[in-house]
Amino acid sequence: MEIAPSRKALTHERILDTAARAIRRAGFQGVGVADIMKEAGLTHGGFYAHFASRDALLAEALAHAGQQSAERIAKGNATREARGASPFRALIEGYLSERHLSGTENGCAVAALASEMPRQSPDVRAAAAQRVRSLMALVQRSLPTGAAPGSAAAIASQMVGALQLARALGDNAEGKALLAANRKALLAAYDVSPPG
Amino acid sequence: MEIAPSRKALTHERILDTAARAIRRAGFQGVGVADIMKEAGLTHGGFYAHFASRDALLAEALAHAGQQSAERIAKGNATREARGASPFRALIEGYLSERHLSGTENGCAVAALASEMPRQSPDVRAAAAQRVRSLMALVQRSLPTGAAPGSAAAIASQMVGALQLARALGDNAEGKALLAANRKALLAAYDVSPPG
DNA sequence: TGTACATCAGTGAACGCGCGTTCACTGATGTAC
DNA sequence: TGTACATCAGTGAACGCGCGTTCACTGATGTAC
Repeated sequence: MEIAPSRKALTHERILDTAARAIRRAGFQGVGVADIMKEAGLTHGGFYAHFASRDALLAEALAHAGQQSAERIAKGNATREARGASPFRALIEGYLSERHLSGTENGCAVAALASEMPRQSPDVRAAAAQRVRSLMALVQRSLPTGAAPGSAAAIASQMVGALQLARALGDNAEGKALLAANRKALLAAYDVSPPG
Repeated sequence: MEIAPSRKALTHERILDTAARAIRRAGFQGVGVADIMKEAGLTHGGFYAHFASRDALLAEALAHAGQQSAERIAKGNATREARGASPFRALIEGYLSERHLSGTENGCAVAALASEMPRQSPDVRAAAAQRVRSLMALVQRSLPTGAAPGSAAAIASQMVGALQLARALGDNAEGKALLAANRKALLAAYDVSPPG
């Protein structure tokens, strides 16, 4: 019931922040305990005072990455909506932006990690499923009430797939063209507002 | 210019076949040289008589996986088209089938590996970009002539994303429902044939 | 306020293990005459 | 057809390295009186 977070809690948060970025940058299998601790300014020995295992860190870090990303998305949407974009257009233009294409480390955890998710431990898989549900809920909230059921699932799938295929093609004209094609198709199919 | 493949060429093919399945099952980072060789019935020492490095194997195996998968898709499509489905419906019903959901090891290499692709060596990345282009071309061929430019990119993105999100949710009712929602949305938006 | 002690966060060396890669060797296959 | 030799595919031990995890310790912080 303490108000001020303890020194340990602050360190814990710092490790999580670091790990949440690292898993998106390097993948679940690409991050090591020692790497994370070093990047957080610590030595690796102290790790097990904070987490039961590497797997426990991955699960917590994935949830943390989802929060970081959701905050960013909300902030970007607010800006675009203030400029007159519909909630759906704001979401699509932010998610399928060139900034998101090149900003894997700070972007959507699902897009950064989707194909690795089924291969993780049960704890991490559970956190991953939550991330997917949370993304679909985010999409659902941007749709007009009365949208066809299942639309959010279809739209979320396309958003994630688009970002991944674009990144696989590369952060170049080819990848950007694929993103643009997806923006266009999604807005034509689901948006109600006039182009901003 | 020999007609019959040499003993070495046969072994090479067997290693590739094994590796092409292993990378889809376990991911690029999840397969080791020794694992692959053992699964192919060999000892690990002989590996470097066949491949310059682990990375060289990954690149070749990815291309190989694409071929395996393309053959499967073509076969499935032929069956469904013989039953009266349009080329597009045949593609969607095969790709977004429950069989594909649970058959990662023999399925589309892009869906199995997309989020790991940007983190690979240049050789593997080049092979990955080819796989993405090849998938988009496959979709393009299933569309009626005169489809909007960019449709194939948007559809391929949704197909890949749908399979990945469904797998992240799990091979259960939730994952299957997500697949079904995507089938429905794609067929409603792009298919011209009556429901089979 | 000051001293003595307990608690606690973080350090750094060490562990066992599995990895990618190398290499001397073996035994089978193919070639020359 | 048979023998002698060269070639070649695959074997298995060994290497250096980095990983996840453990643990005895240190130095700072907090508490008791």
